[in-house]
Amino acid sequence: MRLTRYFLPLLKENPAEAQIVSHRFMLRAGMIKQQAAGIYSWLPLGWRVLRRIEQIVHEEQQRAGHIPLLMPTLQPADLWRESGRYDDYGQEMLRIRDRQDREMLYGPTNEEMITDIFRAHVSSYKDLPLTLYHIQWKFRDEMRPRFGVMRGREFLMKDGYNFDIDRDAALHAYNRHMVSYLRTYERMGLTAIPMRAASGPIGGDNTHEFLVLAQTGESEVFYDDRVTQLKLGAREIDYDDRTQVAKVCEEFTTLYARTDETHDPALFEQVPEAHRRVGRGIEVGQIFYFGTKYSEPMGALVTNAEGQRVPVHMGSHGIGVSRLVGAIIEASHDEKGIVWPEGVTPFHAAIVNLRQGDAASDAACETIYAGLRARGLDPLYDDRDARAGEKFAAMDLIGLPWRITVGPRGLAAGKVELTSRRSGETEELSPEAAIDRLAQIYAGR
RNA sequence: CGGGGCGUAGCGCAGUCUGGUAGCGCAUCUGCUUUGGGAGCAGAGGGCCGGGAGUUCGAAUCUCUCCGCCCCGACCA
Repeated sequence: MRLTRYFLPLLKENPAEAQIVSHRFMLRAGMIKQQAAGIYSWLPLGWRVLRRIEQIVHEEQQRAGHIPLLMPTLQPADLWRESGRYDDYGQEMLRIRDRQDREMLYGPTNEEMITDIFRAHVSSYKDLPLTLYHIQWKFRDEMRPRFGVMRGREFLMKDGYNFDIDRDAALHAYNRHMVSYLRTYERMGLTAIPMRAASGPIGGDNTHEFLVLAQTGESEVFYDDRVTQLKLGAREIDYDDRTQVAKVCEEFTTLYARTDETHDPALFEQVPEAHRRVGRGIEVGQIFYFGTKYSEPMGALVTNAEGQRVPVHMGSHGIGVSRLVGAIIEASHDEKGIVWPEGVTPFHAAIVNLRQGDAASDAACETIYAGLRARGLDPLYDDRDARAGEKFAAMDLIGLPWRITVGPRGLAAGKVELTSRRSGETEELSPEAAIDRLAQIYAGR
């Protein structure tokens, strides 16, 4: 993309309403525009990041064997009366009437609807296990939205629902989700720690939240700092292998890690003092096993091998897709702006032409631009007729992980510069070598 | 929902107390000069001062009333 043909409305000054880093940078980098309290337009740059996160979530869900579909944002109230949650949910649920005066709601979650789909079409244990998920906009009418997309009212969320014949099978689904989530967050460059959590309005007795450590987090967290060293890495996971999946979960959930809701000071005391940490975290996902809480009242029954009709065992699992955009920024930025991890960056690299209009500089930039695209990369070429400082500041703000700087000075020696946004380190290379290096960096991503 | 604050140009703000017909910086546009970390000079455009109703000869400014937004708290992915 050429910057002169793009839409990237940068702000030099901090908008007054933004209090935390991610909100400030998202506004300044032209990623979002607020349209009402807790409701945002996603401008092109923000939209790109959102899409990349969404894509990673899709890939990892499908790798785990989960099946995508799409349910609507608006739901009939009657469905929620069946589970009893129409009254339980309270003012946080946005209620709407259509022109026929039918009661509707803008979905805050989809347990009822997915159960309705399930009961209409599945009646035998032979169709299990089944996990369906979607990525859809949700609405929760928070009393006080804040922190930009971190706590908006409208938000994009992946929510998935597993259906299993019994508790053991459903607990495997729970574990499978935990592992797939760990891999999802790692691909985004995040360390998200699974912590034993309280269940809230979803219900259920088994639940973990995934927390990204950040000072601006909404939850106080207590943990053994050795959990932050755990990595899934490149290991092969067979998501159907109950033993292997359970082992991975054990590995990640044995060390002490809890939010204030479930914190147990006596247990925490047993963590060696040198490893004991208290901090704050941003919740970026949660998984639940809740058994037959919805299937029983809503009549989601299957016939088991013994010929009996039994309520299906369920769990649900969510990843806050739009919230992750903010969380990643909270976890990865400096005073100049955002520092995108390679996995979610809106563009793979910036090309900064220091002397727009200079024949040699223009030609070198065009070569690099075409070369990167030929390698399947998506560069942002700053082809504005602007000064060096302005271009550097803009690219630092929007946080692309790599920058190729092209100017007459370097070109006299046949070199351009490749700079890491994260470390600031610069390497002088020929244009061809710079293209190769970036292709290597992104190989397999 | 309790407490506090704010709404004036695209963004950040002054002007409001003490009424006299709107200003600064950045951004934008034009020209010239500059050109490796947010340039300089000269000029230009852009506002029903959140909406409505009052008071007044006269309202951004005073009064009433809506609306919107932000912060702290309680709540929440």
